[in-house]
Amino acid sequence: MSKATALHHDYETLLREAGVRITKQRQAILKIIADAADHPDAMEIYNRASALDASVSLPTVYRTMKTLEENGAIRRHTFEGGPSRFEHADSEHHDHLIDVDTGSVIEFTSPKIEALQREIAEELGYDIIHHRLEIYGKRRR
Amino acid sequence: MSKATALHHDYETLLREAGVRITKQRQAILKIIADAADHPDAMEIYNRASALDASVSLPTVYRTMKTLEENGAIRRHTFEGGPSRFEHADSEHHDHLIDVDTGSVIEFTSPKIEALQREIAEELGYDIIHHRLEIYGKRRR
DNA sequence: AATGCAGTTGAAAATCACTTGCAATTAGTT
DNA sequence: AACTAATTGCAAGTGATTTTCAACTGCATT
Repeated sequence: MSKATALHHDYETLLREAGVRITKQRQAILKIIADAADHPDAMEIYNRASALDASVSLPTVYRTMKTLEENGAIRRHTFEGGPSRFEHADSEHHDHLIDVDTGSVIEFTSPKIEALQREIAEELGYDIIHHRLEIYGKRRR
Repeated sequence: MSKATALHHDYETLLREAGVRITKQRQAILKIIADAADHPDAMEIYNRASALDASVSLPTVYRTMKTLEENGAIRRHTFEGGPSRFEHADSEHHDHLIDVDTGSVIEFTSPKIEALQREIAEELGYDIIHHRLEIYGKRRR
């Protein structure tokens, strides 16, 4: 009994339960998202999904990303300069280290930093809605 | 002998020394930037500078921002959704708390968070080029 | 002060990342 | 199978920013 990944990413069921119709275009996009181990942008998702179903269009990718985001299934990130990039939302919160040379993204978490942020917001009289911490770095050699 | 602000923001001299010509359009833009206590975007800078010199155009605002950024005089921030916003680069590094209701920006620093970030990058084998930490919050009432 | 010319300008067009309008199509109920 | 509202692709529209290009202008040099 294999268990390739810890999570199933059953976006189809999730969307269906939210009253969203599962079209063949969305099936292709959903599969790409579910299988993605990286943080692809819309164009990249469009390219990958087109290979599964040539009828997928870029507007549909954007519309599907929006729907998934509204249903809490994915998270959107806008790193410096570039277009929005997406990732599953089911993992616990984490921040990102972006390799400025390759654009690849490494995830990390720091409970200490999280706690310090809450302290800071507290002192300034604010409730945190969300935050983003991005470290842009170069691999040491 | 008055000393209104701690820093002079003498962008004109800085640019001149970098071999950049000081046109009347740039003088107007530079004055707006030097006097700005907030984080205006290009359109806002254009509006303010137009009052000083009607011949300033939006492309020139963008070109001047780019030149200032390349010379390390200003910093560009792209907060969620909105356009780039600019601020002087001479102050010490700080992070931002953005009021999601008003769009206003509060600056803060946390040496502890900075230190933790260095530790994290270190562990991952990276040298930090720069980073950004933004907290999006609502004022507590 | 006049000259020369590379740097700079504004206007218009181009680009980039999305978003929207709309007529045709289709998923999913009845 | 019939129905109908959700969804689609295409084309056009946005908003932010950049580029093209011919005209103009700092400013170093006569």
